[in-house]
Amino acid sequence: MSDTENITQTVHAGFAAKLDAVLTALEHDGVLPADAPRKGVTVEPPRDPSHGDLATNAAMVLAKQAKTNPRELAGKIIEKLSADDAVESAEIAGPGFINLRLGASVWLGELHAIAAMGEAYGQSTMGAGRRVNVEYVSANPTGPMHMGHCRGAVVGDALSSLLEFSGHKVTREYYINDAGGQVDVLARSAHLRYLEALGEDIGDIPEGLYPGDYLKPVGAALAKLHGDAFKDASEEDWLDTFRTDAVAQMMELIKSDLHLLGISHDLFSSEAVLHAKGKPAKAEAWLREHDLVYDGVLEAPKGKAPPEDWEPVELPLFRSTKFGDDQDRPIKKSDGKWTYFGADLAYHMQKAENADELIDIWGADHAGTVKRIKAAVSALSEGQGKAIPFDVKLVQMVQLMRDGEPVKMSKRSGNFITIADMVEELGADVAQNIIRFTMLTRKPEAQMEFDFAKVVEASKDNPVFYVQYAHARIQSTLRKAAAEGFAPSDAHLDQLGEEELELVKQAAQFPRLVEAAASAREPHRIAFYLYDLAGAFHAYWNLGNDRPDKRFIVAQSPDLTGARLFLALQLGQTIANGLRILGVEAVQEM
RNA sequence: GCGCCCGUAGCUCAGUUGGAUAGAGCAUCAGAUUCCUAAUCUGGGGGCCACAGGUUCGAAUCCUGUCGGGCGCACCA
Repeated sequence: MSDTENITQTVHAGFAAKLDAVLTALEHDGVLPADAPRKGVTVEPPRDPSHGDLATNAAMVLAKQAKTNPRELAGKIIEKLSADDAVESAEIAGPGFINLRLGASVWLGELHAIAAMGEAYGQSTMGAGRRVNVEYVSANPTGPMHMGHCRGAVVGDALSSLLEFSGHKVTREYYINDAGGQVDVLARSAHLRYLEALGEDIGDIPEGLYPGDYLKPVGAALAKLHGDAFKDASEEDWLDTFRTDAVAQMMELIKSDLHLLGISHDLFSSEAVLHAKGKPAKAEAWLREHDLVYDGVLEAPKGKAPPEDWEPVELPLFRSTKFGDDQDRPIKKSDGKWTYFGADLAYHMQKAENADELIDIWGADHAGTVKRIKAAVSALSEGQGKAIPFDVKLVQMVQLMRDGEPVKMSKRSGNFITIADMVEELGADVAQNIIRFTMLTRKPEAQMEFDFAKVVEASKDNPVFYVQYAHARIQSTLRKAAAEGFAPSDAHLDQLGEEELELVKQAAQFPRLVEAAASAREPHRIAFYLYDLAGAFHAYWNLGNDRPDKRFIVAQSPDLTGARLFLALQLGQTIANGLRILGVEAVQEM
């Protein structure tokens, strides 16, 4: 096992270590001053492959410290680097880049590594088992999931997988906002549907209640459960029960919607339970102890005209300005109840109990509250004397388009496109793949358009099929080869030529790319990488159109065929591993 | 008025945490199918990286400002 690890390390991270050793040697030689800072020195594949396999900027970064010019220093570095067997050539380019070309054996070794590691290829220990809590979706439990929730759900889920793949211990958490006014509205809306189920004519749904038909089954279920016990009862008699029951059913609905996208959380945390356990009060006590909460008066809202009913009131305020917020924030309302922020603050303290690191995935419409919650976690870190890294990833809005026109969605009118609708429209078997890949082929912090026309009939132009097709082609080739009596074999890998090695080199980027994507918390990089890798594969495949000697199966050359099939197998494995992170199926045929 | 995000080809978007001549798909033009899946491939045209300064060996990337688009600016959730 450690052998294969060393092999994968060798190609990228491994060369960084080698360069480091060379620089240290140059320090001993007096070329570089002792302990010269090496910040900014990188070893990475150059953008333009014709420059070589790896490039380093070391000479340019360190020339000043060495009191020489970059190209001269580069010469000295190369002198030492060339001693390495794996280095086929090393040359100075441009202003002082050092371009390295590695021997074929290095890349063939990588192919062995993929084979040896299989599904684990690309995994890393970067996370060192750190416990990361990723909270995502957390949609209000008042209705089904709609397309507006989709992006955060997919990004959060893929990010979780990515972090797991990179050696973190991830908890996928959903915060159920079941304590605010909106769930009372839900309970009242459900009561109306309950009356309807009992045969009453309820007419139009009154303004301020949720009008959606999805509450009809809830009303029916409540009627079945309670009979007419609450038919003429006053609201205080049924509100608690109906709220609990309705929320429970909404959560079932939401879970099944999420399941359609292949998403399931490890932990559902209830705001109501948080309150029942007295967590906000404990948080307040702790914060007051640390002089982070005080009783004070809020300033009137600036900018636009202040609300007419605004008046100064003394409230318990959290000192979020101390941690970069624009204003201190109330944790309780004037009626003594907790604000949403007060509860959320306690909730983050709760999450931090069982995690080393917190990540929240929020919609852009919550951007305004990022500073205060970051302040809260900073305060917690400071108070506890241990840093709790905390990141809020804002996922920008998705503009749904149909026939070139924006689709308007309004929850209040009940006019919105649900995930379930979308899945039905796309087809249950492919919807998860299409939606996930589409959402992941752009960076989350930029607004995106989701065009139904393009995505629905996308069987041609959708990138997800392009990548899946590459995988399917590989599988079909392996099947066909098996039928003709050929099997993948690493016995004659030396027969692989330049074009094949190029494919290996691209696949070999995968571990490095996974780490980069994980540390940047950017799962979309995986999607783009897979697209490129698939493109390289398709291009290679088509060489076989004009040149039968470039096909995977060359009947008269069994050794070469075995080697090519081995290559195909490992490419397929790499694509499958990437798709697994994204939660997209690696299909066997199309 | 303030805060956050964004501005890259006609359109949709990448750009490896600051690297070399700025990339892909769609669209457009010209080609490839007696061949393991053409859901594929090859090539052409198309750019003031919104604009102006700054930082340095080097900027689409970092800083400041301007313009443009989005989201938000209760004791709501």
